[in-house]
Amino acid sequence: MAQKPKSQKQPPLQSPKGMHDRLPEDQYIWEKIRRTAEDIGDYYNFQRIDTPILEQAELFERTVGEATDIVEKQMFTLTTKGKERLVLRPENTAAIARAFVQHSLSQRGLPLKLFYEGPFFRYEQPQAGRLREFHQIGFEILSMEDDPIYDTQVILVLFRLLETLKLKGFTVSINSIGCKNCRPLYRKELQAYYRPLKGELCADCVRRLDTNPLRLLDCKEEKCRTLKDEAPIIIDHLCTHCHAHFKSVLEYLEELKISYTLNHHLVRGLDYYTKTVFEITSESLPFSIAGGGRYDYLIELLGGRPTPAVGWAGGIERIIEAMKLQGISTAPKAKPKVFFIYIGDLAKKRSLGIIEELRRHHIDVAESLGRESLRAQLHNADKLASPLALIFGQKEAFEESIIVRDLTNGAQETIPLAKMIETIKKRFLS
RNA sequence: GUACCCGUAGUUCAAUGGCAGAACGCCGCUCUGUGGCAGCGGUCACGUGGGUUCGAUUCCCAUCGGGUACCCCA
Repeated sequence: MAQKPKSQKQPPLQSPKGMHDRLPEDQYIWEKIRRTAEDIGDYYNFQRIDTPILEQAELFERTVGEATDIVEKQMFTLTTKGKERLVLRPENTAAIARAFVQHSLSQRGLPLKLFYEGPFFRYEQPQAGRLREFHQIGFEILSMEDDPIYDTQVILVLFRLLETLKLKGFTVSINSIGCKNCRPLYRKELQAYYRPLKGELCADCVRRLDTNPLRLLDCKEEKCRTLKDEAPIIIDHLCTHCHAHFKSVLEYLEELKISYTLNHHLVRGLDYYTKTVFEITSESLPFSIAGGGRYDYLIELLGGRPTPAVGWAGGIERIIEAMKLQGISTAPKAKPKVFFIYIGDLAKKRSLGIIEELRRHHIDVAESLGRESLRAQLHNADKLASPLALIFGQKEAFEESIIVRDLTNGAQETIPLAKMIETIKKRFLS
């Protein structure tokens, strides 16, 4: 067995699974999406809120639901030296409700309109549009009453965000899953329908029949899918209040000319949802780009006074994915910059001062002072597509002048240094 | 957590059980104070660990990472 040279190198370090670096070239689109969300938040009177990235594990166990996948297997948990059980937040609605109760935010007057943006974590197998560290934007309205106008307002804001980002072809799927009065009745109805058909269901659905029968409705197994067509529909079993509520939401949406699709099988997997639930999907994408709903009992559950609320969260990575698929540019437009070039050591020494002068006058200037040759510097200017180059050499330094070269056609002239700013501004305006 | 596919330069891709190649990129030269074009040269890689073998980037196993489906969700 021939010895292969023992390699001295360490195994290369990689970012953790499902967690990605955001490189300089990615920043532009991220910044644009965040800014758009902030602008819309501002315009529609939503206030920004930030909560810690770590929360007590119990917060999500109590609210999202002990039996949900998120809590059962998707939380990054850690135990501190003080034996506190903390988790990397898997979502934000529960944390906002917690903050609302903790700081008595209801005292600031309701409705309270909040938005957020930041990283979230779920321990899952990554795939397209699904990461272990991902980013969400969310908007929430917490109010005195469960007025359907708030459901609509929150959807409106979501609509505006996607529209402003030039996304097309997305649809709002919407459903109502009732309240604590009517949902249990529907649940029983559903179980009664499925129980005799147990033999025809997939294994998962047989299990869910007892734990969470609503989930049978969005099972993707072929055999389960055919059965659900005949299954009782929840909106036929809503109580009068929930029914009227849902009807109003739809009417308000129509008033705004926001088109929606009723989806009787949309249920969503988080325990705290009540009444309205909705999702934004786009034909070309295998996943939804945003989802949300009403959560009327969540705040009460966390010890606050009953405060109905409604909101949604959208995945930034998913929005970007959708934009790319639709051919929407996610790259920045190259800003034209004046390119400064020096020749020789004497000129180099004075370069920094001249560049500072340009910047003081808010002229965007690029340079590659680390390079020696004029050729190389011009080459760089070319790559940046700079429209104008300033060339400063020994001769110019003695004469107190500078060459202004139009890089689009090669025309150039020597002007006094004192008139540099004025000349450039004229060039850029004309 | 399960299943299948995939890891070769910065990027996109080749080839091979026996010295690892192209294009683009990057750096330089032709051109010592004038870019884009062209020519020439240079630079950079077999994810990691183990096994089989005289010899492994190639075959096998494991691991890490990526993709996809399920699960679920933004």
